Amino acid sequence: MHVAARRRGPFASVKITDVATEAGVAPMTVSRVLNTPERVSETTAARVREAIEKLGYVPNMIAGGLSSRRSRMIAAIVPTIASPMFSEPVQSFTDAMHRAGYHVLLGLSGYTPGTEDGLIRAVLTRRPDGLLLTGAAHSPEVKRLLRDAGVPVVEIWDASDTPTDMLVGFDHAEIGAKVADFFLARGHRRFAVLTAGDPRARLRRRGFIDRIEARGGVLVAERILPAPSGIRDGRTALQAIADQIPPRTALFCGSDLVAFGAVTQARALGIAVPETLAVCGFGDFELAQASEPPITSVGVDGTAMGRQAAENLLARLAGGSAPRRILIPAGIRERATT
Amino acid sequence: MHVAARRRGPFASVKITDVATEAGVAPMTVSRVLNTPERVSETTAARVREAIEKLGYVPNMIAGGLSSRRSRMIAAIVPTIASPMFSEPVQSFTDAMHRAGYHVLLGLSGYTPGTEDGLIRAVLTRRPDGLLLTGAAHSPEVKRLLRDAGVPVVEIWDASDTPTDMLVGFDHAEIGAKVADFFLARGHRRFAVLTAGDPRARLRRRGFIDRIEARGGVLVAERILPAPSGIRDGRTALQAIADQIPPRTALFCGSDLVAFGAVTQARALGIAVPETLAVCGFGDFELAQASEPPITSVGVDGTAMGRQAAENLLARLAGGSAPRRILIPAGIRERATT
DNA sequence: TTGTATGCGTTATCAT
DNA sequence: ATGATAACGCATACAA
Repeated sequence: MHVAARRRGPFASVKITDVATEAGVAPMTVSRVLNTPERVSETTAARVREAIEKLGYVPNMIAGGLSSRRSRMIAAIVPTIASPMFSEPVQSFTDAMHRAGYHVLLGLSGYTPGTEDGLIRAVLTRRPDGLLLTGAAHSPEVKRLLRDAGVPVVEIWDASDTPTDMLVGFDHAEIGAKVADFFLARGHRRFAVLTAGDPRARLRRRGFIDRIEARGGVLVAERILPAPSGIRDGRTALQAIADQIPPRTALFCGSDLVAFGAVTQARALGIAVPETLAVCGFGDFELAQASEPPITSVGVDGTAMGRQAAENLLARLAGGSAPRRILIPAGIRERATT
Repeated sequence: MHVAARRRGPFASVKITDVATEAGVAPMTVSRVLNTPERVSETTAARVREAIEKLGYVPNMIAGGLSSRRSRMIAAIVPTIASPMFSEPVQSFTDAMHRAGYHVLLGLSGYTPGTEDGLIRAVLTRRPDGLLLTGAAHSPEVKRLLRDAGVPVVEIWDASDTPTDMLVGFDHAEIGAKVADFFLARGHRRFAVLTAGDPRARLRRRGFIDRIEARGGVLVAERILPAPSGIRDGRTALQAIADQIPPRTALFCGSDLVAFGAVTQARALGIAVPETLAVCGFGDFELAQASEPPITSVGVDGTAMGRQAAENLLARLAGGSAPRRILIPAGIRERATT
């Protein structure tokens, strides 16, 4: 037979019709037992479930998705999950989506411009019911593509005035300025920045530097680090700017890992923290909270961000609406390094 | 029309037939241009690409998957990505899969027994072409389900003699014993363990304790921590066992985060490291390498593990074969805490 | 509450 | 190198 000759895929293809036959009902009834059990009488449902069990039926959502035009998949695209900055929101987002019966397609775009574009294109091919993206800066073509697709999109970690669709984030430049104000209020006049070169880190840096210069402060040292940057990058960079630090400098780091590295290296060099070097990190990771000395940091609740993004998306998927722009609180947690 | 009345899904459904019409070819030719361009003459291919561009066609892999019975998706199921233990392999695995044209479905199973089962079942519903699982301990039903599915499976982070299909990992009990030997060789007689309660951490603990007792060592303190455990858990636990530490104890920690917490707290309490308290962590995360003092740890290359898992899977997906069991090297990196 | 008819958008297969 | 045809396995829409 033609059909039988077809390549035997995996999944010893028990299909919905087999279950239906076994249970003595129509395929549609089996489908209902699976998707809308409340519309099936308990007795037939039981019979169907028995047949499913007996045959070891595993529904095929690919077929279901083609028919219903809903994939029940969400694509989540972040630069990396090697940093808590993104692993936290992805973790909470995925958890929330699982609870709602969705699966998450993980896309890692790296920090090379252009990769994200390709990834978004590729992922749209799978017809996700929704998208989680990092940042609101996408190429015009992709923005158009997303609109055409008509798929709900949440952008996180950013605060554009013109999100593609929905946004859950905060203003990085504002945070930078806030940190500057924090230092200025404590009498600092000399400043330094260690930050990665990614767009959002650059925004924080910009906000920080602008505010400092507006208030007559002096930027005595600066280093742009690779993204994602880590503890070692912080140590190396601090080593490189050590000479500029005395008599007293306030340092803003692009992430808590960098801040931890800077503090560690400063102490190794005999630079007093916070007396000679005051340090503020970013992210408020466990490392900042639980290391010694605990590090002052900008608290951004990545877990909450992921959860909120999921909520928004789910609201829209349920046919409802969700806020276009949610700014999540981000404040300075003062600790022993300032 | 019936068809037109159907719920308008997203994706202003330009389909392959539209492209075909526009280009004046059969749909199958468009499909070939997309999937096997080498089988199409360059001139028609160019015409087709032009049509695709003009119409903004985005292929539908759901339909393609149904027809070809290959989803070009791999499911990766790990307990969490909040720990570098799993985020590293997932990162490298996903990167490798992306490069090969596959997408990764991320499943987070947590540490509650039973969750993984449900997740595997759910994910099989999407007909992944392959699976990455954490550990080789699955319920008999799931193992059967996986075999029936006929899908290639790689299990990581474990060294069962009877992997479901393929395995890339190492023997945790052996590592525990290795750490014990390491300490014993340095004259230690008093030992302590701080480890999470997950199955693999328990294996390491078991191997450690058994070896110690076999060699006449004494376990003076032990704490089981929540999984995944962090820096704070390490600090708290060390605080709790501080009295048992003098005059000299060797501590094995279930993860570098815990080890870092323990070292931090020990120093805060004035316990000399490594003189009074020798510490060995697990995972060899950047934190162990770059903190002060650098922490002795068991090095496991999570990135390599993920990459190797991807390689195996890809080999099988390409119709080839791959080793059933790959043990990756895991050795002690001696640093300043021992 | 249950069943019937039909289409979802693509690719395998065979034919030319 | 290209085309015609027939599935792929399910859910929508409607009827009973």
